[in-house]
Amino acid sequence: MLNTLNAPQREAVKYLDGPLLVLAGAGSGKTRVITQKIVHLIENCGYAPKEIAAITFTNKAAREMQERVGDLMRDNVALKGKPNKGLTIATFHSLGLQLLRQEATLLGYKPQFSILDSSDSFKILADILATTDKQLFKKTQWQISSWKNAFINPDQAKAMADEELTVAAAKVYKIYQQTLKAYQAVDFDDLIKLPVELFETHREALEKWQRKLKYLLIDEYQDTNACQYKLVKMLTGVTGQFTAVGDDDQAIYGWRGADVENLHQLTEDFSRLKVIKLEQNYRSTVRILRAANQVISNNPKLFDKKLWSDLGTGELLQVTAAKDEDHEAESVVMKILAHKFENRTFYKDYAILYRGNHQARILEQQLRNNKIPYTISGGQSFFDKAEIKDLISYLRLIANEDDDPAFIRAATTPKKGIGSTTLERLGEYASDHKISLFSAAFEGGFQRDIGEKQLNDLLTFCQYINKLQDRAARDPAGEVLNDMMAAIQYEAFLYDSEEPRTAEGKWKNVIDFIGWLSKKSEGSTEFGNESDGKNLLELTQMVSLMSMLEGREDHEPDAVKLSTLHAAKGLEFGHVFLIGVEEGILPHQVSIDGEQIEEERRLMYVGITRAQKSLNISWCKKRRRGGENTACEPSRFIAELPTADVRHFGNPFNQDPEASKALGKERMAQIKAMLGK
DNA sequence: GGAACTTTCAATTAC
DNA sequence: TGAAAGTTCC
Repeated sequence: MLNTLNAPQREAVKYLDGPLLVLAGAGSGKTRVITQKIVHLIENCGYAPKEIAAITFTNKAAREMQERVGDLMRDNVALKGKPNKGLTIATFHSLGLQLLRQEATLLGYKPQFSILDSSDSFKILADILATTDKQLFKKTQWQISSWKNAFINPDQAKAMADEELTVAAAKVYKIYQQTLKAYQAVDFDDLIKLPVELFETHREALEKWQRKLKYLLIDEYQDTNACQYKLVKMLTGVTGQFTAVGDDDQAIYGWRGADVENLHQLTEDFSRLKVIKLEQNYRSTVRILRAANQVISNNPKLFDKKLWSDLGTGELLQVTAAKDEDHEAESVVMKILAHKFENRTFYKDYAILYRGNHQARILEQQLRNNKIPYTISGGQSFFDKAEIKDLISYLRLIANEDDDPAFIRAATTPKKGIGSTTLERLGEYASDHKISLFSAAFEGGFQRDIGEKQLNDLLTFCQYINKLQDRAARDPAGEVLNDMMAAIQYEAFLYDSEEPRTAEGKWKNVIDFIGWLSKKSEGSTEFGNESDGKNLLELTQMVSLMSMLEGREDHEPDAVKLSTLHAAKGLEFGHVFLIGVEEGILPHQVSIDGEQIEEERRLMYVGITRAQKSLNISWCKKRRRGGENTACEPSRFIAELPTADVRHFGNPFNQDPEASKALGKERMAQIKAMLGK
């Protein structure tokens, strides 16, 4: 098995004498190192699968790793038939969840606590702040999140706050935490922060987990924030048995608290730290790699490393100046069609990458017009859909009836005679007596205050939830959920409030979701499936952490990939189109103003290094902005590309706009004619 | 006057 | 996609 690795990769897999940092450049096979190391630990080093945890940042990465470990173990004669049951391959957030679920009582939570998404916490903040200033909520939410990521509690925040806005935010932070506790709920950041808090205050819990997890592997280490680093440090304890894999040049999450310095910090905190560099790239052509290296060389270096490739020189990079964004989208789509036609490739060999989600819209249109299949990643697609959130609110309420945000949503969707007045009274009583909405409904003090019909409807709802709770503990998830959807007449509700076509689509989502949930709850006999046979309550918590439901499909469809640069990290494509490479977009204006060009440059680097065979970069000469057309400048990163490896199209310097326009038209006509044949 | 609807316009990045 | 502005109807 180890023979399929190159020398440094093999060294990284075999090294077990202490803490190890693997500096893995883009496309250098870091996932291979992690997966092979897991198998090596089990096969040759006497580790039991349940003593090993691999931590990633996205569900997608976790899933992929799981599959690859499963494949490796299946192929391995010595391990044949030995299931990797108990092996933890999870995101930071789901590991935190797992931990918290088991130790919740130590922190004063019940194990069925709820997980709030950012819109729930947004609403809570709106209540606390009692203004309508949206900007203020957003700022406060961001501030609280950064405090949590830096492991700063409300009192410390208060002590540190020096300006008016932060002082106010610190106060809100405290109330916010109390509210969450009352709801028996945690937010995303708490999933990391609370375990650290737990370990600081409960030594025995820490020791228990240190004994349980004997070897840790951490992926994308450059993306860890202070809190996550603390968690890793605590779990690995004094033995320092871990492998961290990262690349400082691909650190693109500084804005959510990630700190590249954590890479450097490792060398300080673990004096015995061994560092191995993976510098051979197995993905891109020499030209693409040279461009990537050249661009990133404009950033100060944390660790010196130079990627190289022996995959051949490859084609010139293309830089295209488009007239405007419509023209850009059209030209990208035409190029894909022509290229696919000429090279007999698949749609899935192409990716279009951009800085902001909104940039996808115009491309979607263009792709649809040309009947090209596409998939979009990035954004929070499936679980943010209203119909799914409706369903989840019921699930959350079944698991935890004190979850007030879920209560409000479930009680009012679909409408069941519980109106705003009833909820207001209920809310008043609940906050006066410091109990949840659900419990308040059963209190005599509240009941006396409200009309007979209103009370009746409210109690019918609450009792129905109680009934569901009973059934959830006994019956198969799919059955319970299907009965529930029938009982609340959700399908009819959709058709009442939507166009038939949208309603149909939404109902299908609901059916898909229930089907997926019940499959998960039954569990499968598949190798190393993290979600084997979970009950409905456990599933509910797990679901809150997922961002996408894709990947349940075994085969990726043959479709062009649209993705933000952030969401594209870790992926690779034969042919990449990088669009909107303009000053103000990449680098983004906010980053220019905040003088955070380096992270934007790394984003550019990530984009370039996604490409295997060809790379097309485009920018628009003008762009609609604020109703008016504004002139745009090509990104400074374009100037940083090695001139010998780049060919320019579209007369970027506007010397003769008419001529370039004619040329563009001619080329477009050629492509269209060719496709017509 | 205001609720309910349609249209327009702008847009960081995400677990 | 989602919020703000504009439009219609009671």
